[in-house]
Amino acid sequence: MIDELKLNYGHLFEDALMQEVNNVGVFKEVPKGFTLIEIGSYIKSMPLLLSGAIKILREDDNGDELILYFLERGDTCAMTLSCCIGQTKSKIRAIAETDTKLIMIPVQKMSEWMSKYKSWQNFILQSYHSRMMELLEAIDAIAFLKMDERILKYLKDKAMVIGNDVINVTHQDIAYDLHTSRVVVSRLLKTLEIDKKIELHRISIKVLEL
DNA sequence: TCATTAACACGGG
DNA sequence: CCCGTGTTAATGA
Repeated sequence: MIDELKLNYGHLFEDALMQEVNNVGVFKEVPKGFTLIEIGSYIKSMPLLLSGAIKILREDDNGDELILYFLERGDTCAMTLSCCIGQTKSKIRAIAETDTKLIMIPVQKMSEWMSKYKSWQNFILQSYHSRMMELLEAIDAIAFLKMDERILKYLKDKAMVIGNDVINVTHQDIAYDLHTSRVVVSRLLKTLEIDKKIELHRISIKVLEL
């Protein structure tokens, strides 16, 4: 595991910290679709992503979902950080978008390393910052973009995290993630295809403009 | 005006 | 057949 750790975090963490991560971290591999964090659950450890991608969702009282952003290689979960500090339940759901490898770090180490390692402190602050930016982007998308633009952005983001311009997803899946109905998704996807932005196939969509 | 809901036909696996 | 897809008509915000 130390090899993959070095590959993804070696340039960020000093050697002593790398050694500690290697000692206390638990390597974990989860399949696509696996729920890593459920809404309302307490968080006992924080994930460091080695490979793959994780989808972060919000859910309303009716159980309707809305996608916030994706976590990728080298990212960590900001919700975990905030939960560690406040000792509160998770407000989000985290689902593996692809097969994902990660290292779980016990939360107690969080604050310990914060004062012990400058590189860890930087990593956490940097991580918080980029998650904040992604949240703003998500808010912008909901508030200012029309649904067709949101779908295109969603498809581009998705193509980005899975590293493939062909996405295997149904119209219904998109409707759930963007919190709308399948009819709208079908109609807008059709117009996007006519505009030569995407190609539609059964259970797969190819993004042409990246 | 535009989204949602329900309903239906088409067709590929 | 089952499910994903494309469309339409009615309804509501």
